[in-house]
Amino acid sequence: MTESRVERKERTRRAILDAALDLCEDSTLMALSLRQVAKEVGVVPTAFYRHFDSIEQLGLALVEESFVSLRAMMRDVRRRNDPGFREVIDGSVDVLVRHVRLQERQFAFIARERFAGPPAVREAIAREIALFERELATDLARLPGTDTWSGDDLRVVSNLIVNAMVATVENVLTARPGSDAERRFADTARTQLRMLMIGALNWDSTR
Amino acid sequence: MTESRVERKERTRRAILDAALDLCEDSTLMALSLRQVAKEVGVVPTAFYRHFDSIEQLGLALVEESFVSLRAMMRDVRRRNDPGFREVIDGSVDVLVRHVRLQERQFAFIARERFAGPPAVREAIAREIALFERELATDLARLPGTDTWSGDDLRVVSNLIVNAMVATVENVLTARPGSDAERRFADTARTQLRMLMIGALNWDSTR
DNA sequence: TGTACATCAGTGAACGCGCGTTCACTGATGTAC
DNA sequence: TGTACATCAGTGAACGCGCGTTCACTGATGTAC
Repeated sequence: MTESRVERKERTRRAILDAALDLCEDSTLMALSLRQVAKEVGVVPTAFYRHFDSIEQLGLALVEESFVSLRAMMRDVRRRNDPGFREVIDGSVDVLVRHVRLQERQFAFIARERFAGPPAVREAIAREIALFERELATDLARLPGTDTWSGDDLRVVSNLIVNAMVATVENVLTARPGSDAERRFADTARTQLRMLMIGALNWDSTR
Repeated sequence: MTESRVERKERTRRAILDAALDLCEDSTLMALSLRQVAKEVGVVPTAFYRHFDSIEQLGLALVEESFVSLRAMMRDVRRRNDPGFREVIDGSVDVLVRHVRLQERQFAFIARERFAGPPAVREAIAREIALFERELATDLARLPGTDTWSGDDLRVVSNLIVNAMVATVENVLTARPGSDAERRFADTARTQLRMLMIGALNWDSTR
């Protein structure tokens, strides 16, 4: 059975996205050339334009794709949503580390482009992380003991948690899969999230 | 009075470092060309080699320079070292925000190159941040109420605080100087550090 | 089912441009006597 | 103080190379009849 024209096009598009992820692995989108990507895919440079207007547009596609997987992760965490904080934290760190390993190249891409990418890409990433924080705030509000927090407290705590998670992702990316270093980073993250929740639950919003 | 040869050379070197900071402001070291830098400085491209072997070496010089200013900041914080946590936190956030504003280009450079720079530059930055964390751990150990913490607790808390500070720097860099947004980021940082210390001081290392 | 035409992913030549690096050089500053 | 020589920051031409983008094209797939 032969592929349809639409299927072929989609396959080339995927190959371009994959090649871009590989090629800017230890560089950045802004130092990536359309010709390198085309060469890696095994296609003539001009064929690139059949799929993306520019490297920047390709970057935006990669950002969206990466965060789709992050949102899937969030759904996983919610499904395992046992009552206690300890279980939620352990589950979250577990799923986070596993997901980073599954989508290593995408997470590394996001870490790199978050501050060094083209402006449009940086803004897209900032928007996705802000969305992630709001979703976390919604979930936190449902947990026991958080009902005395102000909207601001909720925002501040979510921000702190997401920062700790981002730092954990960055750390895990520097460790070899299944290494002691990876386990230590996960342990650190669990401890930090617990400390952080203890602090937040003992926090008096009115000073 | 005329400049000596040594003074002239130093002046050109400074001009090269400044030009590099300006030129990769919304790009990155890896997309910066030696020719752009030379042009900005007003010097022929080959003159670059009288000062640096490569753009990467220039990057390492910028990293060192940026962290010299960070260490100066740490000394400032220690000098204002009033007893209570609240004073230390308020003072730290205050000094941090002020210093980011004074050395805006350097901090933005570090944020960008931390994950997107050439490997040697990334490693240099990671080393400096790790040093920063160890210095913080030493200072924390001197504060009241931290004497029951294990060495690991100290490390974990320092890491969490430094992460929050890094995130604050990144936020402040996106705000206009003296803007409401800047003040809100500073407020958030203060609240987060207080929550975090409440959590850490109520932490039982033995579970 | 067969034919004639349309679509469009991928081709390949060509362009002008900025790149890093080499090399032999210049001429002001510095130094030894 | 004056002279002769050494140093070395910066010059300028030249090189081969990869870049993004343009353009007219090809030929397999898809569609209308």
